[in-house]
Amino acid sequence: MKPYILSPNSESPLHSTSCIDYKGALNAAQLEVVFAFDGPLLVIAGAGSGKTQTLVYRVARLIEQGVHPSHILLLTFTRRAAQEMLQRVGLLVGGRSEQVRGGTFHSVGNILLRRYGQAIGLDSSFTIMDRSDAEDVIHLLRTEYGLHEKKRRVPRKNTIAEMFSKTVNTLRTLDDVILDNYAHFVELIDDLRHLQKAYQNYKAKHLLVDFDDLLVKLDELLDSGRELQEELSKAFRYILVDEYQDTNFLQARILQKLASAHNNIMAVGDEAQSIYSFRGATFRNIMDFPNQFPGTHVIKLEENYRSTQPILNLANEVICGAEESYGKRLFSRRIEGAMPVLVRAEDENSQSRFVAQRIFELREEGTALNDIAVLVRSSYQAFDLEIELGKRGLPFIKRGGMRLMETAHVKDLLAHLRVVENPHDAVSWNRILMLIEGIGPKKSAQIVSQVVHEATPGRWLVELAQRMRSTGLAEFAGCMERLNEMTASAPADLLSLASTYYLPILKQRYDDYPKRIRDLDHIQMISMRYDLLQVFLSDLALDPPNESGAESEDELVDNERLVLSTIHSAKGLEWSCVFLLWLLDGKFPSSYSIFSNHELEEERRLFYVAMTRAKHLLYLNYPINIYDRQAGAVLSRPSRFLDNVSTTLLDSWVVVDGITSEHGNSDV
DNA sequence: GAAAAGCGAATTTTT
DNA sequence: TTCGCTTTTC
Repeated sequence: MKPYILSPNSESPLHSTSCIDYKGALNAAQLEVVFAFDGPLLVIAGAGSGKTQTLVYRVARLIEQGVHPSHILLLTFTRRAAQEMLQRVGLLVGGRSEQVRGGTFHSVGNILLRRYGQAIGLDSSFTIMDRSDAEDVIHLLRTEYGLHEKKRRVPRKNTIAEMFSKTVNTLRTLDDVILDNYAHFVELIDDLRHLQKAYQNYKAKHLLVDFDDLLVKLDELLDSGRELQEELSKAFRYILVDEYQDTNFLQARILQKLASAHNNIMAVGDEAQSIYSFRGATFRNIMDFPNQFPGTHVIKLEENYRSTQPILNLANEVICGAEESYGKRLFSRRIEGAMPVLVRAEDENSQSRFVAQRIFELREEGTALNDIAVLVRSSYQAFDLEIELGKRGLPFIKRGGMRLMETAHVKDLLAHLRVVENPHDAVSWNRILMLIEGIGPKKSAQIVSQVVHEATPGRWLVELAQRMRSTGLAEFAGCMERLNEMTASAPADLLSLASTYYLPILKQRYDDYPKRIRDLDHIQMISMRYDLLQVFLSDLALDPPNESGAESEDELVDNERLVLSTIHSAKGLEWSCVFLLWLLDGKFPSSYSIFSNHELEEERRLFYVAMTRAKHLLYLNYPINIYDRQAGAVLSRPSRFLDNVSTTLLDSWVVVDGITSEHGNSDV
């Protein structure tokens, strides 16, 4: 086996023979990262500073140096990011890149737990629950526990799920979380503690694992024995973590354990772009990294290759109001460029018309639609624009917001496969049974409690249906029996069988069924890529397709489309021209956040992320005279983040609506 | 007693 | 457009 270690004594890498042109592709700071020696390394990478490029070359360099690709672990925020990076590594070092381990913390958790889970008593056939499954379980348990009868004011199921998730991701007790973040529910603390226990028991009993469990149990696994921790740590001799500012305490702890045998850990991130604290992420991780990993070498990447200087000036100005940072200031060699523009519109629709019109003009001028994006704080803020774009025939794709995997019809269909894979999966049984005419919560609970223990659920259900004289149940039982007979078949075949059964129910339940059927067809398409049901289901949970069937990539692959996205989903991406909507104080920052300093800080960072997506043109739009129920007032002021920004950094336009709905702009 | 239908309210961001 | 609660129906 070849040596792994890049020793300080080895020949200077820049002079060694190499097929890769590092010097032509990277600047000095980036080269320093790529050729850094072993040990902890923290890269503070400003927006657009070529962070991905640097990571790609670092991985390529490690491989070229003789590190076996399978000993490299690349942790990213989404699985897609990992795939894209490894593809680029492939261009440099060829097929070897395929052996690099890559993915999210959750997907790594999934894989390791399937393989080594027995060590902590976890059966490898567990089913991964997404957030809405978790909420279903909580709803079930809450009703069973009778919380509603005991108390007047009861938190909603998604609030409860949020509390539970926060305890896990911030490594705090439920009591602390409630006291700090949900003080108004303090009187329910005993009930909630009880509910949390019940939730954990329920999951254990039915072989269910939620997103948080993938991390918790991975952490547990790493603690289960010294040999195992060492084995796993040695399996990943080089660990690279992207988007480190959006990891949480639990993930940091996992990393320490994974790196324990070698300390070869490299984290890349930007504290100014930390925008996932609602998920338990904290930029404290990136600030404290040098303390957690003594001897850390810190390298900053400050040169921006994306945006023009006028855009960076505005972004720098906004972010320097932040409280704590590594104090970097982005600069670009593209000094020239259009000023960012603050655009005021009379109302929401006027804002939409301006944006649609401007996009139209940009296209006429030769900008590709692919190179334009409209970003919003929350996905519903784009609804009006979607209609406007539709009217004008401008094709777009929407990212973020309503997720395909969480739509009722997709969950319904997949539930049928989930019980085939894991007959203990009580949430899915419940979901399926409730679809049947004449079966409600009570009957369903009764059936579920028995069916999970049956060796041949299909057979058992057939008999039950006869006893109950339920034709609906009989039909389902027949379907189930056939599914049970063909468990070894391809996921696509199982899915078509389940669809045949489910489609009549879908048509009966939803008036808009044609649209929903297209979604199901899309899932069917995806299923054809898989041989194993378990892998198919896990992948759908961990890496959900975010496009509905109507807009699936395969059909429109060569069509140019504009991107409509939430800022969160735009992370890491870039466009020539970016429109930001609803830059109205009370919407951005949202009026929910203005009472808490750290939430306000997060909104500021979010704004920063949004602005730094733009390469050449940046439009900041806001409508006026908007009534906001939350604030109980009419909003008309631009975002407070622009309050102290010098007028020399920003042009101002006012949209004037004519009767013909043409826009006119004039300087203010 | 349980299921289905009906009505009013609220609505961030996502692995 | 879904969620939670109430009323009506079986």
